[in-house]
Amino acid sequence: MAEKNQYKTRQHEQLLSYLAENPRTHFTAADICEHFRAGGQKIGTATIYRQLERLISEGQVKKYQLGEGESACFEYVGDGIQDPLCYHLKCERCGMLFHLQCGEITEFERHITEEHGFLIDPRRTVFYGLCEACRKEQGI
Amino acid sequence: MAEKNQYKTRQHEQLLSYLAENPRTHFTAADICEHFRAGGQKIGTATIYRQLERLISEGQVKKYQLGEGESACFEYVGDGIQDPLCYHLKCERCGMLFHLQCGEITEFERHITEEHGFLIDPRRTVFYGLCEACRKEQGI
DNA sequence: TTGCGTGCAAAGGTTTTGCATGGCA
DNA sequence: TGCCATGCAAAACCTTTGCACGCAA
Repeated sequence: MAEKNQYKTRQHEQLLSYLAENPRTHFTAADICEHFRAGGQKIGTATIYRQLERLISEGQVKKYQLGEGESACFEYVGDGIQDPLCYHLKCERCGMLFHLQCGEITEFERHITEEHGFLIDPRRTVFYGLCEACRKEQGI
Repeated sequence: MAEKNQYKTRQHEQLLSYLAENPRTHFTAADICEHFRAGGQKIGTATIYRQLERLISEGQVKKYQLGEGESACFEYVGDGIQDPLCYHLKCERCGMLFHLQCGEITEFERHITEEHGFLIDPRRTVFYGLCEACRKEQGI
């Protein structure tokens, strides 16, 4: 969104490339740090956070606060033109995260907006519950 | 849920009473600490957290992680028999929290369960977005 | 040269944990 | 007496910030 006087740096390029090569994938800041540290191209933690902040404000990356006590997750979404925003389902038992691409939810959003006056933001909304596999294991 | 060998202590009684007297109210751990500190009946921070953990596992209290960077909120829900479980709507702009009592959502839950295999847990699911007042102020 | 970006280390805030003591049953 | 609960302080954790230096333009 905002394009100021911003420099191209090794760190910026590498971070963006790494995220862009892994769309629909969630990374924590620690994940990213570790990736570059292991690859011998270390990027400082503060820089990771500052670059992520920049990419978020540009709209290229989304930030999700998924679980209590868990660190935030970052996901590359590019220009956001190709993919509609999707919701997340998080299994409370196994911790797995699912992407929900569903037409039905549009109807539900409209209902909430029109009847309850509330405009839902998919980027921060996470449905918690039990995934199919865990339900079967628990016989629910 | 789990009833082990647990003692009745001043701290346990006072914390439970305080929460039960304020149903449908969200407290942070710091709120609770401050309440008792100000009342001259101090309860240590660690004890607050440990008692909350106990009440949560008993099902008397729910924990919500509402905002990124914000501390967790705790809410008394009693035995959960009198009130149907409700969802929460949290406004990202003004921070206000709303309770959503809505029949439509039942339909949506069923869809998610049947078509996507995921069983939603209302107690931990929070919808983020913009409330009616904030939408009007922003002209959205 | 200008000023944004980087990295380190330190600070910030919330929650957890170790350990000795205290209190219920 | 036996065991759980408490409280303090320290640790753990994630994220932000201050500051001097580095580097893009």
